[in-house]
Formats: sequence, C-alpha cells, structure tokens
Amino acid sequence: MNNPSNVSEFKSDGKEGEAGDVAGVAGKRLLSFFDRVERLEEEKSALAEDIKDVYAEAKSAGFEVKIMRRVMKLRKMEIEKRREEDELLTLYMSAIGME
Amino acid sequence: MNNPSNVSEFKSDGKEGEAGDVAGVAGKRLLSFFDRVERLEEEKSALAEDIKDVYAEAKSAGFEVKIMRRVMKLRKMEIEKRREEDELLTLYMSAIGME
Amino acid sequence: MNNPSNVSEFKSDGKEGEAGDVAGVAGKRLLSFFDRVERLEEEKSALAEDIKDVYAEAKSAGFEVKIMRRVMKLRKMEIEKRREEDELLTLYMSAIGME
Amino acid sequence: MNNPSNVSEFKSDGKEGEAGDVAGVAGKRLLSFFDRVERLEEEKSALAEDIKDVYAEAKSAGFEVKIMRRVMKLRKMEIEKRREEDELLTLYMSAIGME
DNA sequence: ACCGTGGTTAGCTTTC
DNA sequence: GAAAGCTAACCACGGT
Repeated sequence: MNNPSNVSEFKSDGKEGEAGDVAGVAGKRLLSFFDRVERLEEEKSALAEDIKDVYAEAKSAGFEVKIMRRVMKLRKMEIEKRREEDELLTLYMSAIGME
Repeated sequence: MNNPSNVSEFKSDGKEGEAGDVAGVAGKRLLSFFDRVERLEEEKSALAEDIKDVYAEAKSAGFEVKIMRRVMKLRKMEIEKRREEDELLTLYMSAIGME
Repeated sequence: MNNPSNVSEFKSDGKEGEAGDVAGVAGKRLLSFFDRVERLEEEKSALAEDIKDVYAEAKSAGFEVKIMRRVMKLRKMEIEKRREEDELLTLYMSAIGME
Repeated sequence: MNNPSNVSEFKSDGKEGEAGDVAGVAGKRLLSFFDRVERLEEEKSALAEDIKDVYAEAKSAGFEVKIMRRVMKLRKMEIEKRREEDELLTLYMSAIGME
C-alpha cells in the first residue's frame, strides 16, 4: 500500500471537530478500533497486576518468587513442547497422505 | 530469606500422592498459587490475542497497524502524563493548604 | 548515565578527519567496537546462508523442509527444557542450603 | 511435492537401531542434514554471544549500547544502499553498451 | 534507588 | 501478498 486512501484520516485529537467531520466516516471507524484496543489493554494490565499480587501473597507465605517463576516457565515449556509434538505428528500424517 | 521452611516442599508432580501428603499443607498452598497464576496468565494471553485480532481487523479495513500502534503509544503517554500532572498539582495544593 | 562524557564523540563518518581527531581517543575506541561487531555480524550472516543452503540441499534430496524445521525446533526445545530443569534444581538446592 | 518418497523415513530416535536400518540410506542422509544444521546453528549462536560481549565491553567503556545499535543499523543501510546503487549503475552501463 | 535480568512485543526476513 | 519464524528493542520485575 503505497498511497493508502485512509492515511489522511489519521488524527489524534478533536481540534477540527468530531472525529470524522473532516475525513468522513473512516475517522469514526478508526477511533472505534483505538477504543477497543485501549479497553483490552486496560484489562490486560489489570491481570498483570493480579499476577503480581498472587506472587506477593506467595512470598509473604514464605515461598520464593524467583523459584516459582521458574517453575511456571517450565510448566509453560512443557505445554509448548507437547503442542509442538502434536503439530509435528499432524504434519507427518498429512505428509504421508493420512488425515 | 536464607533457609525458608517451605522450600523443601516444592514438588512438580504427584508421584508421591496428593500435593501435601508428603510436605504437609504448604504443598497444597503452593499448588494453589501456581494454579491461580496459570489461570490469570491464560486470561492475559487471551486478551493479547484479542488485541491482535482488533489490529488485524483494522488492517483489513485499510488502516496501517504500525501507525496505529504508534498512536496508541502516544495516547498512553498522554494519559500517563496527565495523571502525573494531576498528582503534582494535588501535591502542590496540599502543600499550600488547599484541598 | 545522564550526561555521559563520551556522547559528544559519536560520529558516523570521517568528514572532520580521522576518527579521534576531534573528540580524542574515544572515537578510535568506538570505531574499533563497530568494526568488531560488523565483522561478527558478517560471519553470522554467512552462517545463516549456510543453513539455508543445507535445507535447500535436503529439499532437493526429497525431504520436506517444513517438517525438518519443526524437528529442529523440537530438538532445540528439548535441550532448552533440560537446561531449564537443571537450573531449577540448582536453585532448589541453593535455596535449601546445599551447594 | 504431494507424496514424497522419503517422508516415511523420518524418525526422531534410535529405538529401531541405527538410523537407516529400517528406512534404508535415506535416514542416514537425513540425520546428517540435521547434524549439519545443528552444528551451524550452534556456531551462529556463539557469534551472537560474541556480539553481545562486544556491546557489553563497549558499555563498560562508557558508550551507550542503544545508540551504538542505531549506528550499526545505519551503517548497514548505507552499505546496502551503496550496493544497490552499484548494481543499478552496472545495469545502466550495460544498457548503453559500456562495460 | 539502581542495576541486571527476564519476559513481552514489535519489526524484519523469509517462506509459501 | 499473506503468514510464520526470527531477531532485537522495550519494559517491568526482583534483588542489591
């Protein structure tokens, strides 16, 4: 996309009026995307906070956060590995014509 | 914490029976922390997926994701900046006895 | 480092003469770092090329590159996992005072 | 390549004996490819380590790694640009019969 | 309060 | 031209 028609419609504030007044309907659409992303990121940050809180709680219960994080990482790696093995199997099978 | 009493109770599988059978109640507690973290991380990942989806949707609507991400970053910085300014303002005001 | 003494010595070409003429000896030192990095990156790129070549050779021998890459990935993950497990064990041991 | 004759010969461990005992010579060939790739990737990783080390050294000499990476990027782009210009020049020259 | 480390994300490269 | 894999920058956390 070398000369995208939507580019001129990017705007970051409302100085020229309501979003969309200038550039047409695209501004509104874009704004809606931004709002959705912003909302999702807020929720995501909240979850990150929650996770920190759990670790803090565990720490004050006498557990070592550093080790716990490692364990979690290992768990994740195991899940990943299993998933990868499954995918490989699928690949094999389709390669030899089974499905 | 040089010799934490709970450390010896870490275990990663159930070979010796239910968590806690061997090490007492701490193992159960620890396991519960792990599960809570895992659960939260799954939700967090799901949200990350959602965000990616929104960007993908925006892209197929003709917008440039790269630019959009920049805008989101700026938005975030502005919000952050405003928040800090407010805090500073509050500080000054309380310093001179206003509230 | 808020006001690093070396900053003014960054320069990317030789318009003002030999590196170091202006800023002193630091320019020469910096240039030497750049050259070393550049050399290493060239070697690295060459290896990436070699790897591509091997895959190409395997492909023309009738093997499926896609699957081969997956196998390599899995191999790598297994090695990583093992390493991670070892490190975790080390952490455990130091946590309970063994070494 | 829908039904490659070598596919059935993929195997990831040695349970059935030496690679190649079962599937013939192809297994050995494949294994050799894997080993070559693995070897090259190890060398590549080692170089990546070396590069990191150089940056670390530069950092402890008071330079800013972040800026240095930018400079390297620019250098690379310039080299690339020059190369492309040369190619274009060659093309033009051959187009008008010069060599 | 800073530094170092580790994890996440974005951009780039390469593949299909 | 889209999709995936790789690499490098960024950010946040924990430790000192």
